[in-house]
Amino acid sequence: MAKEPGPRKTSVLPGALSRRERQILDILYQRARATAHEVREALPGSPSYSTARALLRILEEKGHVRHVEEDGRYVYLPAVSRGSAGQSALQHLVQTFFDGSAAQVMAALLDRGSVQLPPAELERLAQLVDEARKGAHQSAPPEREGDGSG
Amino acid sequence: MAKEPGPRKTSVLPGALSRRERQILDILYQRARATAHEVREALPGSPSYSTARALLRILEEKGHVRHVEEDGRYVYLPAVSRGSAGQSALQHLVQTFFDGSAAQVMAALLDRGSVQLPPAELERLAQLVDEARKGAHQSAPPEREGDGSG
DNA sequence: ATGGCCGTGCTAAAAATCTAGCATGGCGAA
DNA sequence: TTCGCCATGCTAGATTTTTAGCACGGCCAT
Repeated sequence: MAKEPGPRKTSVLPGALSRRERQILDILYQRARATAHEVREALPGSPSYSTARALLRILEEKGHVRHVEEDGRYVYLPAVSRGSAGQSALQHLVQTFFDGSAAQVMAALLDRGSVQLPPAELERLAQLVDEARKGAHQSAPPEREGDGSG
Repeated sequence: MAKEPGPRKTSVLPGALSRRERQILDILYQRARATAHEVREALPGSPSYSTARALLRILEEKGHVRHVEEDGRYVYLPAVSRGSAGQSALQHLVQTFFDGSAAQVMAALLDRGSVQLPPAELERLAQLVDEARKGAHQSAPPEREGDGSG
């Protein structure tokens, strides 16, 4: 047998994605799932369909993306869950721009669009902080039950 | 005719940075300023000094970085202020991973390391949210006076 | 004044990324 | 069945990114 091409890249570095790869992953996280056509449309610069597909394939080889066959065509999804990836991205962002301070992030969040933040969000935020405060005193905070967001 | 090299790239797309460029910018934002030597050391993969310097130069050509001459050597700084860049990055992150919801980000923040968050941070967070709530009721929130971040 | 050292500026080549086209196979319509 | 359409798989080329080397000039020690 011929020697396997193997994974496209064995980068151990996190965040070692190329520009297009990052863009595609962003699209996938924003929409949760997307076909090659949708990715192509969402991609800046209007690359060809073949291009989008090739990128998707590479991303899949690298293990950042997976696909499910849905009604005959491929639907692509991020390999890492949105929550997990978001957590990582958030952590990186906090460290890079906000000195690792959650409070600074919060301030930026609030400052960004205070008028755009619906009161319900504000209420929820206050509740979240309050719970965290209580939890900080106890060693193990009780699990929340009323998580119905609507 | 000598074809002008011109600006390295006239990309209108935001976030159209290459991998190394992104890494360097992150380093610069984390440390606020850095020499080529420091950047080189902080860069993953241990590239050569020449490499780091070249990247820095390209970044400067593109307008993402500037330098000041300090005691004979160059010290590089981000062209865009940390606050502004952080705001942009945060916005992008919120849109990409958290449905544009500040509350979701907040939850992730608190969940990430509730035990790591010092009580002072929590207090400040609560205060921040409270102020935002008050401001949300009025049409125009009064400017904050007690912003002593000490 | 001169030599060594440190730093910058420039240029070219290697490597990786990005791009697009062509071939193949399944499915429904005629 | 046969044709057209659509989707995937693969491969090769252009472009960009990444890398490193070499030359030049200022500064300090000798």
